[in-house]
Amino acid sequence: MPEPRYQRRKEDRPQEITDAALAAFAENGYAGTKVDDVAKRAGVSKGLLYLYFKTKEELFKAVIRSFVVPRIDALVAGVQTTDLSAEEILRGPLLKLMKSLPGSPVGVVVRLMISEGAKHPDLVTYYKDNVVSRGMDALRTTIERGVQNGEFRPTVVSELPQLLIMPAFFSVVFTLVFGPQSLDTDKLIETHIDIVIHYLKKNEGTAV
Amino acid sequence: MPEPRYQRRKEDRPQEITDAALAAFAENGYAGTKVDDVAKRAGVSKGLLYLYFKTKEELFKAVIRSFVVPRIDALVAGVQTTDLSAEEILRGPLLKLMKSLPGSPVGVVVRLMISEGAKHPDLVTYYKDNVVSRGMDALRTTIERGVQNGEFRPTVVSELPQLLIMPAFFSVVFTLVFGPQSLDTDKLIETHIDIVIHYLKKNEGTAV
Amino acid sequence: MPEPRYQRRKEDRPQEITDAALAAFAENGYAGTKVDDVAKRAGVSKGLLYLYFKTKEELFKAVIRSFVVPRIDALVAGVQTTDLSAEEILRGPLLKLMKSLPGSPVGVVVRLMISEGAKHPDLVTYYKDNVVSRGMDALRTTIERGVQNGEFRPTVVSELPQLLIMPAFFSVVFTLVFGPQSLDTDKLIETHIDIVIHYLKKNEGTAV
Amino acid sequence: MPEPRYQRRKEDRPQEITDAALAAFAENGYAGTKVDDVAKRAGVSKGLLYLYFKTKEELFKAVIRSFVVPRIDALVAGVQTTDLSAEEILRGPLLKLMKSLPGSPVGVVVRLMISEGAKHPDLVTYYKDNVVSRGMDALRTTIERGVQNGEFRPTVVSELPQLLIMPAFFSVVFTLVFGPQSLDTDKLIETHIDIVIHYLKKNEGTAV
DNA sequence: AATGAATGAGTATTCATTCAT
DNA sequence: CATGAATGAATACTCATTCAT
Repeated sequence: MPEPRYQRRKEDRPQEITDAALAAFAENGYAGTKVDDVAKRAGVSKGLLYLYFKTKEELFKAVIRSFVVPRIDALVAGVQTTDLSAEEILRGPLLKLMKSLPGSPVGVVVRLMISEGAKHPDLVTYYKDNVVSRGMDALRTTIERGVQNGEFRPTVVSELPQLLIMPAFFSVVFTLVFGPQSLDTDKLIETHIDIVIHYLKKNEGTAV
Repeated sequence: MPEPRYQRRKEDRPQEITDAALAAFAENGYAGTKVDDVAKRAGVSKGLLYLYFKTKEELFKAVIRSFVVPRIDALVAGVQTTDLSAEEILRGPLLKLMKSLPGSPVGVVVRLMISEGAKHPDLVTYYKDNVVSRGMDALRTTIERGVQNGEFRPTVVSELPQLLIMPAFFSVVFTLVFGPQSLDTDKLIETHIDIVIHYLKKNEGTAV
Repeated sequence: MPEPRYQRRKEDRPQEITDAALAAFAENGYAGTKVDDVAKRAGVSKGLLYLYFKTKEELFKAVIRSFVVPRIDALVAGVQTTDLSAEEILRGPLLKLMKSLPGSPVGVVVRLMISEGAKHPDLVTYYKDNVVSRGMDALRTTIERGVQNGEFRPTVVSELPQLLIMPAFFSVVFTLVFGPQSLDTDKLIETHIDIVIHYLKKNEGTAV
Repeated sequence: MPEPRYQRRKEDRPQEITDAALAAFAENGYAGTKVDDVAKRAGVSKGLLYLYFKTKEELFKAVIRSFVVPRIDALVAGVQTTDLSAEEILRGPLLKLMKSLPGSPVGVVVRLMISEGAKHPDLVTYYKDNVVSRGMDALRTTIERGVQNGEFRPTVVSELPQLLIMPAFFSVVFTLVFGPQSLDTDKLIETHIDIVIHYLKKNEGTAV
């Protein structure tokens, strides 16, 4: 009787299943994904999958949650603990983060939110509270810190932190729909950050 | 008075059906929309719908096409025939167009492209060729015209006309997902246009 | 206003339609044939077709009837009026008739009777009474005439005239299913007739 | 006592389903048979049926195959292993086999091949290769064996083994269409075999 | 815990038939 | 007579979910 090479540990199961589900959703969307297929990808029987997630919708929600929250946590923590100047944050870690989004699993989650959001209001609420709000807060905090220490002049941008991540969002979706070659996303994001910083710093040094 | 079971109105049928289909797709997405429901909304029998559109997919494509192309035509024509300055175009008609998008049927089409695009490559190609390319060309033309007559300095923006419409796109999707109250889309769009124009005109007059 | 080259005459319509129907049934069978298609082949609108034949089934029955009865009439008349000997009939007109069946419209009708008969008992009865019975009678008459004038010895064949046309029937169906090249139908039919005549004439000339 | 909603019996399922399908096809033909009905007859849900047979057509083909091949195998084996004389084979096992066909499931299969063959060319090919060819070979072998050991004289029948089974085929179809009472199939088949054997043995003992 | 056989409600599509014109 | 737009019942097939083992 051959014993399994690696005894699967129960604790990893949910994670393995949501990973498989994300991959499946990425390829076929929510409606287009069969629970059977997710189970097969996860190397698990359908019955077991239903032991962990009571419905397909529940699985969907778990996927959404498990993929975005950690990233947002990292972003918020990073902004709070850094000793970089505001501009350095924007041109450094934020720029890097934004460039990494197109083509990443985040893109998949974004697409799912767009296409399925209307049917899952509680998920939208969750996403708004735990992702969008916290992300926007982190951005707003950064900008206001810049204003307070004289890097930036006061502008309406403080109230519209969306302005900063727009190109990342745009790139994510554009890449998703039209393919990776269809847009130079790095350049778009860099240029946009540059433009906004110019605006935030305007008249700097215009003397007199 | 029983309503007539048969009513002839051949000419308008396709339009009536695509209108109904857009509404249905808006509410439920592609997969979530039943052909039966579209027919009912259009006040037409399922059989007749199939007389005009051979499959649900065909109907879907017709919807996408019939709603976007006219708007792009108008945009392109507007840019070509106007005698406004480049900045006036950006702050006038373009701004107005962009503000009108969130909440309009275009939003629905955008969502459909995002969620269903992967499954309909020919539709993506069609959209890229007939909507994105032509729209981007119109924007690029406008910016370059501004550069040529001295309004704007030469910048990388000429190569990235996407920079201009990003906030409209962002607003459309944000509104779609999080609802109309979740973002001041007008302000976002205005501010962004303002920021970009500042960038395009930067050193104007700094001289001496 | 160009006038139609040939004014279609009303009287021919039913015939034109059953012709078209036979062709359609031949290609697709009964269930596989669309009324629309029959109408198109006949160069007639669907509505008009329904003016002549109240249902698809009615059309089907008309087709069956219109194609077999004339041939049977000819066969019966031929047998009754001929002055050939019995053997001459078998080796002459009957052989010729049988050879002509495979590949002819009769084959189509036979297939339709086989596949659809169970669902149309009245048609089966009609066919039995008007085709099979009369055909068998003609054959029996021929054989018995041969017996009476000493050409043949009395055998059970008189009671089983089916024995004579079996190879034609077999050839019709075989050709229908396996294609025209799959069997030398002429040889099969000739040989069979030869065998039967040998049997009918057996001890002829065995002296004593 | 409510019956169990779930019953496991994996091994027999395909057989149970093809049996039910044969019965359904026998009654209503291919097009006239609803998959739902087959499932109900088999005491199985539609979904399970589709687990075993991907489409209705596939089920149809499985039915055809599973019912004819075993019989042909038996025929071929019988001919090869027997120590009967050729005539004894014809008058014994072959006669018996042929008499058993009218009214048996084989009749159903024959009808299905006739009515549906045109739409399933691969099935026709399969049938030709696995049923017709092998059956004809067995018959030819028998006749030639008879010729070789002096029972029969050499005739064209060796090349037309179809001559032998014709009456069985005819009886099958006739019974199918016109009902069991319409023809004395046993007598037809016996007489025909008799006639052919007479032909094969002619002149035997005609001495001089 | 784990499996996968079994279920059946749900849906796109077809096509005979009707009837306003 | 003639047309073909319009109807809707009928049906193959899918897939989330359940449960005997």
